[in-house]
Amino acid sequence: MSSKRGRPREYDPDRALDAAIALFLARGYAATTLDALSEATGMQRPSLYAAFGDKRTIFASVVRRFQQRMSATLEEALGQDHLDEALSALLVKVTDIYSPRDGLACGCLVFGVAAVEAVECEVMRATVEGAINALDERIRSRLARAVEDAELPPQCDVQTLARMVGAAMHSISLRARSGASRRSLLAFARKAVAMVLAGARAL
Amino acid sequence: MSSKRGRPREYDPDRALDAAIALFLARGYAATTLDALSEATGMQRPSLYAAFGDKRTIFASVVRRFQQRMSATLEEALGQDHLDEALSALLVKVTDIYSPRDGLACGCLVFGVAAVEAVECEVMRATVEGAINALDERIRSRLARAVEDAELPPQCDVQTLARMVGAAMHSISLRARSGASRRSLLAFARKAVAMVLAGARAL
DNA sequence: CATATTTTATACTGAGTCGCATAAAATAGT
DNA sequence: ACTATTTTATGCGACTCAGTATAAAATATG
Repeated sequence: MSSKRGRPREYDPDRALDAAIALFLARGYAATTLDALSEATGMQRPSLYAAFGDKRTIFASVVRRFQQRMSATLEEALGQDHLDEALSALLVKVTDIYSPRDGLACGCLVFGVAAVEAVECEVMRATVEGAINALDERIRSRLARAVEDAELPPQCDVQTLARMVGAAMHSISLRARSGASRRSLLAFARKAVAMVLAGARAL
Repeated sequence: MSSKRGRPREYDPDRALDAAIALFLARGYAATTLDALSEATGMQRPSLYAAFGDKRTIFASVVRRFQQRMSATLEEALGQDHLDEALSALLVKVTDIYSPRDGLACGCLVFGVAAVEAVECEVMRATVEGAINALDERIRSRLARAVEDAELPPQCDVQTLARMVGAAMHSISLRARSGASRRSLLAFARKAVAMVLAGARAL
């Protein structure tokens, strides 16, 4: 029904993109060859091209899928009732995603890999900028709700607080790429939340 | 005296490395070709090879030079008498280095460029890990001095505080790569210092 | 001036890499 | 069974890149 006629495709587009995420995470954009993508996804190069376009477009699709996953995680975590639970859930879940999973593949695809291309590629620059700002803004709005809920004092600087939480996530991504263990990253994540909250309530 | 005999070299090794820093910052490691390095440094490829070795070794030398500059900046800033001056000087100077300079070239070469290679290259992984930990530790020792100077309460968690300052630097590097202006980065840098200090004194 | 030494300049090679062209395979409709 | 359609499989051509061989240029020494 979905497929009209012709030879049925042997690959699952979403699975292929997931494999591509892992590969780009491990090697970066420029060092990832179409041959490697072909092997990792199980798709032949012409199938890759037909499904996703050229290398740039493939990477754009891969980044989009990665961002969708991160957005879902973000919304789920920040939906918690209490602020400390929400921020803790956010950093813990994100740390879990950034940490080494069965082998390699660590850090954030946007903050760690796409950011390298951002200087010379305007599209990537806008993508990274958008991701950073959207994350900041989403956290800020959650902090603003906490102010309304009287969990934070009204005069606290939710903008900067949100950016510090974002900074903690940027840092966790970087530390994950440098080989930090999930244990140590989780420990830092929890302490970072506690410290930001302490700073917010101190004013 | 320094050069025995033979044709005198027409390039300055340090100037060449500086040009290479700018190029690697703009394009990343993998996308930087020896031709581009040759043009940027004014050295022919065989001269590059004779002076610094192959591409990997060139990059290692470039990273070393970048790190020396960052270390000098770090020591200079943290030498300030008062903690708030020291941390402010640190983040402001680092932000200045990370910000776009006449054209492109932004962010930290280690946190932004070398980190991409870290997952698959053990040498780079160790380099990035070492840079992150050395930075954290240097800030931590400065915070410990501040505790001795009674600028901070004795029970505060200097380890985590130091990592948050490091996180702010990681974030500034990333935001610089995504196109953030020097003005906005400096504003964030100052607020981040104020927030960390507020959190430290809150306990 | 002749020779040894060091650097610069040119050009080559061998190994990838990307994108696509072409052919084969597999399925739906008639 | 035959045709149309979609995907897979193989391979090619143009190009780029890294590293190096070879020749030319420039300087010190004797």
